[in-house]
Amino acid sequence: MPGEPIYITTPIYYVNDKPHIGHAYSTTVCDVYARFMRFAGCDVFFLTGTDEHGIKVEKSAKALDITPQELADENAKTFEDLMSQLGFTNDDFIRTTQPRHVKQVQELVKRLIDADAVYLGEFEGWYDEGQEEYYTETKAKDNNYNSPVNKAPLVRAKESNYYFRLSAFQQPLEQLFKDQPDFVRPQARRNEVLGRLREGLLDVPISRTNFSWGVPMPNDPEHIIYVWIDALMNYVTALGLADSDSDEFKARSKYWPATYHVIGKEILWFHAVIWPAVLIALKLPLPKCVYAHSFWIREGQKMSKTLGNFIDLPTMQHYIDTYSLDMWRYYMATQGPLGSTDADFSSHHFHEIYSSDLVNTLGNNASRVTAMINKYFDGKIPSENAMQIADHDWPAICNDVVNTSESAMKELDLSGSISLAIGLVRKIDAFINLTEPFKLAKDESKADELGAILYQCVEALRIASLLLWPVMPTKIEELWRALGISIEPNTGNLHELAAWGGLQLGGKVEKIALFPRLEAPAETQKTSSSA
RNA sequence: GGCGAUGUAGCUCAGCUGGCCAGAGCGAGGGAUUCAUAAACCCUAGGUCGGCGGUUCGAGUCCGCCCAUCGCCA
Repeated sequence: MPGEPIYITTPIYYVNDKPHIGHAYSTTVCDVYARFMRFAGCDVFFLTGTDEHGIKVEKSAKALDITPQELADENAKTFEDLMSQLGFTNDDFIRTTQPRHVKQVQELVKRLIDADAVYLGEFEGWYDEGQEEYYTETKAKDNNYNSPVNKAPLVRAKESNYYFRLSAFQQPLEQLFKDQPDFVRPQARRNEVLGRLREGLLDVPISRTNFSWGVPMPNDPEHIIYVWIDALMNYVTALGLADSDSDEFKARSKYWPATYHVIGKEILWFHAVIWPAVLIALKLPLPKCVYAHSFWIREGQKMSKTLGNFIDLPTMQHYIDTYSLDMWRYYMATQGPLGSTDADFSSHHFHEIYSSDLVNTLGNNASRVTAMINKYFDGKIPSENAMQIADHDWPAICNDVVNTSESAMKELDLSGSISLAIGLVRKIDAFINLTEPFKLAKDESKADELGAILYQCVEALRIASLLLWPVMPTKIEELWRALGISIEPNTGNLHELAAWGGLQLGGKVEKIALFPRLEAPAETQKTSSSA
């Protein structure tokens, strides 16, 4: 029986860019959350996809002498490959060139026109063709009338555009931020939006006439809908919200409004202000939270085209091949920039986290527990003998960890949730050090106590593993096999499984080494971004 | 130039409304031990809590100024 509907989205990725760690990160955050919530019995819909329109794609295609659609097809493929390479469990992959999307964008824009939220206006200003945006006179002047991004000269352009009446939504937006203090997270990002909101809102153009690769305005096909409006709408078109006859609407409309829109901080304004205003105009419910994460930097430096130091697909693959996909995910989830400051990706730090958390803690604990059961009980799970050892109320301890870890995950505090689970493993280690089962094993009269201790260790380890599955599914499933249990997380039975006593007397346990110890990386590791 | 922030042990950071608040984790050094993947465990950081000046009986913890870093905006 499916539970509470949950809808989490990544940004849709622009096909003019090459996939890199930023795309992988946003998607990993969503994937860990989605897996956890499904396991916890929620009815999760997890969406990602590609943004394929706009003048940049049109130009790139022209330079390659192919059609924009061909370019989009080719590059969308690389993003879809990324999704499968990293084992993501997205429920759909939306592409803005798909008919289902185009059709609904036109319908939604039509509704905006009908609601008088969109009008035809005229604009003249300094236009940056690379960025597809106009600059104010002062900003243009500050940059000597060149693009601050690619230094190309700005163009004096005049066009009649359709405008979205953003200025009319000042009050409703202020109300939104008051009523839903968690609408934008983290807090620092919310403050930025509030600051800009105080400066007042101007209407924004939503159409262009200087290119053709996009969705035409329904009432005026000479005008192409601005790529950002087109892109934002993916979150509802994937659910069929603007096509109530569609199968998608029937199956998916229950997921709206979104639980989380996970985005990067560079697109905060569109998601925190323009998007809710559009939704208000459309009389659609508003998302619960726009979560804007920060960026990865690399070895202390920003990643940039000029430095050519992006963590690209080959570099990511190098780490995955060396340390396992699960470690990659663990690093993303526990060390990533979910907060308001950027996070550093360094090969040294990556190795340290691998060694301290996975090899020395999780791997070693699984190893020592399974080894002792093999050595002292012939690999058969011993009886707990209804004994409580050293004042350790394991059922209560585990229950508390499960609850707090799940709460943290609901708040999208991935590292908090995961470190609680790892903390439980550390508690098992401490318990072993305290009770010294390896000494009791030398005294046959202590067999009952020894059995109780080892049962509690392996059972607590099993419960910790449930919480770690969303971030490290492959390794945890390997652990489950070694513990002789079979678990199907897609059945959403986390809470049943997390109850104390799941491991049965006499079950067969194999000794396991989950994470091999690895050599530290060379001093100045330069991975293969030049490849 | 305007508005947020941030600046605490090598690294990452906890420290709410001022008085055992000078801390945690990781790393590093040393020790003891073996159930375990040279792992877990124990001990070790004397750090001007960015700088200067104030308020106070008493300030990372409040106020002012300065310096540095960063974000958003213009």
